[in-house]
Amino acid sequence: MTDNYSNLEENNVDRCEETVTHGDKVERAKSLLPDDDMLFELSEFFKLFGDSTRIKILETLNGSELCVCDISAVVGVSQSGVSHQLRLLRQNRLVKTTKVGKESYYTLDDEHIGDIIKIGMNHINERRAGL
Amino acid sequence: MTDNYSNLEENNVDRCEETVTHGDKVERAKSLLPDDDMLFELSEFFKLFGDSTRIKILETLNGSELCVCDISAVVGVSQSGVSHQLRLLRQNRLVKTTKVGKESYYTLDDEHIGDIIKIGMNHINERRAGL
DNA sequence: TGAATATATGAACAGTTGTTCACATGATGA
DNA sequence: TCATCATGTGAACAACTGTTCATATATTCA
Repeated sequence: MTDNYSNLEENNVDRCEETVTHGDKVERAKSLLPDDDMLFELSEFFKLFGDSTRIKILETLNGSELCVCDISAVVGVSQSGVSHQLRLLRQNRLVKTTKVGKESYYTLDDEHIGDIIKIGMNHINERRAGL
Repeated sequence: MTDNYSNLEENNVDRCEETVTHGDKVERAKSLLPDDDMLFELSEFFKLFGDSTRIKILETLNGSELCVCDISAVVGVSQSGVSHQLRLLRQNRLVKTTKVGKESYYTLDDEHIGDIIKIGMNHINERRAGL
């Protein structure tokens, strides 16, 4: 990522391209920003909540321990589809699994997940109320 | 969405398809699940956090008020690209804008956003520590 | 052992999404 | 008014993603 804006020098003209309108604010904002790795991982993390099948699975497991077949029944998605999504959630440590016989029981693997979904619901309820 | 599982009757066989392994657990989990509209809106909401450009924008605006050009400089994405993403965020009430002359100044429009991102960072830091 | 069952997974495909390019709009100031 | 500038947006395209289908793996039980 090349930085076209670092060479500000003293000519802080009021132009947007090549130089910057508010160089000091930009520099300050940049310095406050988490590093690129963190930002990337954050977006990957939230991506997991950004699909209605997965969020159904997460909400379903928030309070219940269920096998794949039951999850499939609850969220109304094929066993295969659920299994693919569970793999994603597993790989990202959002859920964990315990094998009992033929069945795999899934639970949440993170105490933050319920919190995050709750805040999201608050946002949506407030937005609904504000209309 | 047709429900293949509601017709449980008394034949609660231990089979996954057509009937359900643990019908009572499934019914309970279903009843605890928020309605489909809420789940859909939740996933749409979190989708906004699931892109590294947008999360950079949100984190940038978390504490600063900046014009489009400056945001573009901070996050390292073209003005047009930023503008498209800002529209999405605006339409979903995550940011709001104030016009001053030619410039549009953006700020966060929701006190939950910082909280959500903070929890996400906690998750990632803990996951990093746990490796 | 062999049939039945639960889960996992690779490949393929359709639908979605982020970026870029070109241009429109609207404001400023000479 | 005209040139310049900041921002907004439609169209197009490449890359990504979620689902389905077919099949593999692994466990149970007769």
